Amino acid sequence: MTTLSPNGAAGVRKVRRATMNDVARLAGVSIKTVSRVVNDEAGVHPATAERVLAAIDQLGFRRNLSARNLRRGSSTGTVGLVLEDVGNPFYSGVTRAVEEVARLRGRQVITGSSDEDPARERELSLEFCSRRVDGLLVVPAGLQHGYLVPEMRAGTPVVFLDRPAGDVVADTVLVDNIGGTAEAVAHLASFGHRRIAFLGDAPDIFTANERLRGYREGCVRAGIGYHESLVVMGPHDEESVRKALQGLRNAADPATAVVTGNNRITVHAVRALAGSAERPALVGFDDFELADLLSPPVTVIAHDASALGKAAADLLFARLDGDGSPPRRVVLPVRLVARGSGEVPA
Amino acid sequence: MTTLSPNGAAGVRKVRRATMNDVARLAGVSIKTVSRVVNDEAGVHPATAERVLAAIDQLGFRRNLSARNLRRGSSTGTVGLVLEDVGNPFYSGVTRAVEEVARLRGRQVITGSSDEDPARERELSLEFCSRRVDGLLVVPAGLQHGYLVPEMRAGTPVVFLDRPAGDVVADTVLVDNIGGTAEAVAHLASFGHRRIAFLGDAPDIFTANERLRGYREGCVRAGIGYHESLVVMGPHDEESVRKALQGLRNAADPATAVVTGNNRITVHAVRALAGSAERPALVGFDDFELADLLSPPVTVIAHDASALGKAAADLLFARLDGDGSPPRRVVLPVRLVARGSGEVPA
DNA sequence: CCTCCCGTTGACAACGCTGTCCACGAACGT
DNA sequence: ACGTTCGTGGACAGCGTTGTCAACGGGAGG
Repeated sequence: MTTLSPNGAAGVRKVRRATMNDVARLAGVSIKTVSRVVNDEAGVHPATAERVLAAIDQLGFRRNLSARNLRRGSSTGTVGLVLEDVGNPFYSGVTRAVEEVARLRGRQVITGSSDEDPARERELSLEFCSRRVDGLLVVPAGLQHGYLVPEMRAGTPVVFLDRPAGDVVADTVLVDNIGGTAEAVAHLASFGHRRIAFLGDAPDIFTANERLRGYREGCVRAGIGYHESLVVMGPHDEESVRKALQGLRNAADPATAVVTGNNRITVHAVRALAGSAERPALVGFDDFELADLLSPPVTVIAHDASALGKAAADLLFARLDGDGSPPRRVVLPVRLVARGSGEVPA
Repeated sequence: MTTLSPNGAAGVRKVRRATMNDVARLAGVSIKTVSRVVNDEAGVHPATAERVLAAIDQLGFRRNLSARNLRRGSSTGTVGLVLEDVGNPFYSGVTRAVEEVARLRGRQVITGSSDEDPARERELSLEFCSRRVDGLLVVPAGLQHGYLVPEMRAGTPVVFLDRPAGDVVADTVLVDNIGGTAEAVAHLASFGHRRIAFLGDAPDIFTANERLRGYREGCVRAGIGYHESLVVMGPHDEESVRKALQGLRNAADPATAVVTGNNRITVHAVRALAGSAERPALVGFDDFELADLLSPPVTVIAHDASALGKAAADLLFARLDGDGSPPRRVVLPVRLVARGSGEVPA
């Protein structure tokens, strides 16, 4: 059991970190030989290597990657991931998948949450570039990404995920927002619903807007028409979702079904509707844990956070491996998982 | 709309990143002056600064933080966070909280998931140290942390969270595992339950073991005694949890109530019990989203992932600010949130 | 008119590491 | 005996940045 002063200062004095020089001196060899040992280079006598390793151990030496990367000029072994909020299960799934791919490629992941703030997204991205990440994965919060052009030109590949970049043509991985929402509407319409509402996030968010388009297309295709009055965009906390639902249900010609635009809104809606009789049918975009165990179980448009993260990371690493083909746009499929809440009597 | 070859190579040739030298040459000043401008140092003529900024913009210069950190020898502006799995909502909550504190202190967070593998935990931690993170937050996967002693001695503060370190005395932030589980048992006993089972994670995981101890204490204190046959440790996937529950319910003297040891197990248990008649009462350790909307709503021992992350990060930054007091062990309180599943008829 | 000082700028070294190139001694072939 | 090769080790430069210190020019003060 080892005890030492908690901020690392052993006893009184702050110990300077050992460098290769210190190791070399202790082992009685040159610094280059230490470097050879540390990097498993050939051409070091076993006995010498032994002495060096002992010195390394004794001094607690650990090579400084900043210096190494600077000198070698190559990879820093990191990729940056800018997303909206790691706390959101959807994005934490993405993070995990990216981490996994990065691990296989021997890279570390640096993450940052933009909180849907374009300035913060920019700040994080550029900070990561200053750290010379090998590549950047960005869930755009804003619509302008020209600031990334110098970085991309300088050789930092960038892949946008979940949403496209505003004013840059670059690799992008999306999910089929339009198709998914349209399918949700079709599903509800097939059970006879004709007053189907849409409850989406702020319309300046790409996915929210796309899903609204999908909703609209779905309505038109189902022959039930598109009614402005059945759309509410923007609510994102429990209270506002509750109010929006109230409005939709108390209207003269009330909605009999609701499509919600993302996992947060769906959960808030489920909570708002809990316990009330005569609940409208519900289909939510994004799957979420326990959706199958609620009563009624919630029908959703499911798509895989892991798949999104993996696809984006794979694309990024392909670029790092030298893939110079034109920018790609990957659209991942979604699938409707019918669980019951989308069929409630019309 | 800007288009360029996706891996950054504009056109044909790979462009070298601009350095301060390039900027200096273009602006017709010395490199030191560029450094002054970039660092907002006083004593640069406005007109000169203007020229420099224009050059920076034209070249898309972004200073190399590796070089900066190397030269300054001080902070790299990063903290490392090693946890079990960012994909687990509990840990993603922790991550978010740490990120938040770090943001306020102008630091970036590097994360890595150990997957409960001690070797991976060690690998990640040391990798982070090589990157010269300013501090390290670790959710221990293993029991041996001597490998961190040189790092701590070299001045890298380390804070363990959720679980204590094995063989190092260091700052630690825990939740009240024992008290919480004991309270769960007391709660169940107060409704008349006398055959209360415990379903926990692998016993070599600290929290699992602590919670088992709490369960035992709770049983003894409630006067219902501790029965080995009512304890199952280890199941962590849906199938094994289902089997364990079956065993407990089909026994000669079946369990009428179950305490589950963490959020994953609780969710698996809820799923396993869904739809079956004569469900045992249930109290789960860890709160989870939608627990209140299940039927019956699930009673839990709640503790805040954010609070845990924040407390640990606060402690770490205090150390970074020079706090040299003896290692602290913080135990965060838990609270029983009664929702109904803990009262089902005995 | 000369000195002094201040505002502005630059030359230079060094952070810790690795790539290049060379030196040394031993073992080999002729 | 000699040159040659191989195995081993070291000297040195330089990655991009910043801290130190000094130089330069012009205005104020004597």
